[in-house]
Amino acid sequence: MTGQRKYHHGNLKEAFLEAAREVLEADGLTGLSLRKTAEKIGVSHTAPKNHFGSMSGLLTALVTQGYAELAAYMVADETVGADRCARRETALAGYVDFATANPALYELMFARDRLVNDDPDLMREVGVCFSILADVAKDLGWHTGPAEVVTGKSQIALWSFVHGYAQLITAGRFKKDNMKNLSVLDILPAISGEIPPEGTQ
Amino acid sequence: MTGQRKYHHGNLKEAFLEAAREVLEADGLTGLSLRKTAEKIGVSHTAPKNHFGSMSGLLTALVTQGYAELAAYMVADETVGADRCARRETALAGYVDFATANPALYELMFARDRLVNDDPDLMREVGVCFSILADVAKDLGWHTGPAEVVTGKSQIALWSFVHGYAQLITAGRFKKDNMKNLSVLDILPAISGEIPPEGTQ
DNA sequence: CGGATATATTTCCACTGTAAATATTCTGTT
DNA sequence: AACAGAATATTTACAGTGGAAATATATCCG
Repeated sequence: MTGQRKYHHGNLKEAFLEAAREVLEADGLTGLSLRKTAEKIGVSHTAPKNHFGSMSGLLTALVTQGYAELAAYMVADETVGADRCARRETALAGYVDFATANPALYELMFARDRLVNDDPDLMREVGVCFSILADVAKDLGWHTGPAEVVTGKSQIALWSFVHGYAQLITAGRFKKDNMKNLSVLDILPAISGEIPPEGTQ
Repeated sequence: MTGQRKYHHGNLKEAFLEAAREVLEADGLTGLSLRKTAEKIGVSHTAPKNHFGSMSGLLTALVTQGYAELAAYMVADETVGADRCARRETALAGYVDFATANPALYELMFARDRLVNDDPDLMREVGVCFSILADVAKDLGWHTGPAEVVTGKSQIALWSFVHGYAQLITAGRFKKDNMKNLSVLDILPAISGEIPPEGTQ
């Protein structure tokens, strides 16, 4: 029986991350604490220090996990072999879906002063997400000038747009009556100047 | 001499807001505390309770002030009588200027779970900012469908874009070498599909 | 002048993250 | 099998936090 409480937890790091994630989405970033999380899995409140160093380390680990999941949302399994249109829609809609499904975590992912910003794992996962968006920007054909410069421009523009949309949605800054049935894919043509490929409903 | 310490501060509310703002930008949101701010102006740490109620109230007051300043950045004095082109550029560039000049405050302005989101003053100032952006969206001519619906779409799209850009800049999510001399006005044509009116340099 | 109100202080409490010393278990070598 | 060292977890202590309640002081208005 593994139910017996052992001095060594076994996989405290993963268990702590999972518990912290639950507290985060349940009680918000304000309600997240080492002590509450530790008690949730029956462990002393200083136990996580071995695995995360400090609170910043725990938050950084949570956020790193978040970026990895965000990438997974943008590259859904069904769309690996699909055409560029479907891949693009999956990426953008997936981005917003992740943010709305994990509002507190998503907010934390951009709370710079609470994270270890030069953490290698974090930087890697951020890079993965940016690469995916770069591919989408390329598919959108946003280029009106010299190639290499404008590539950077359109990548930045696309990330700005989809991040801003996701954050303003989760922050509740859009009035509800403005938002009925308006997804990020409905907004896109208004800003990209193109008509969506087929009846996006 | 007003230098004499009096039991009643006189205008503690304004003084506290000013001091809190300084602590916020100096030490970040993490470093902001009632006690530190109170000590900065020689007042007990429970004094602000009369004026702000709680920490959330103080942060809400700071953020409300922030939205008012953001609006001022977007509507600079020199551009009241200017043409639509200049007004548009002032609004967008001003938005980003404000965010980069007050990164910690700007981040706090979208930290939903630390604010009193139904505060009337806050809601009013948010509305003012949204109205200004709505005017800019109208001037940009972003409309590809039925009028009233698309007006909402382009407003949302524009705010999403400029907010996302501002936040990603302040959060340090863009690599430095991607950003040399690229302002929001340089990015805009890549996403709006139009060419800037004159040499924006 | 004097009571009512607004404003600020003092004191206390529960809670937080972190550091240091200690205890327990695991791992690898002999 | 036994022991040393590393890894992991606990206990204890501490400075800091926001908030509540009782108290003190000043201002305002009759």
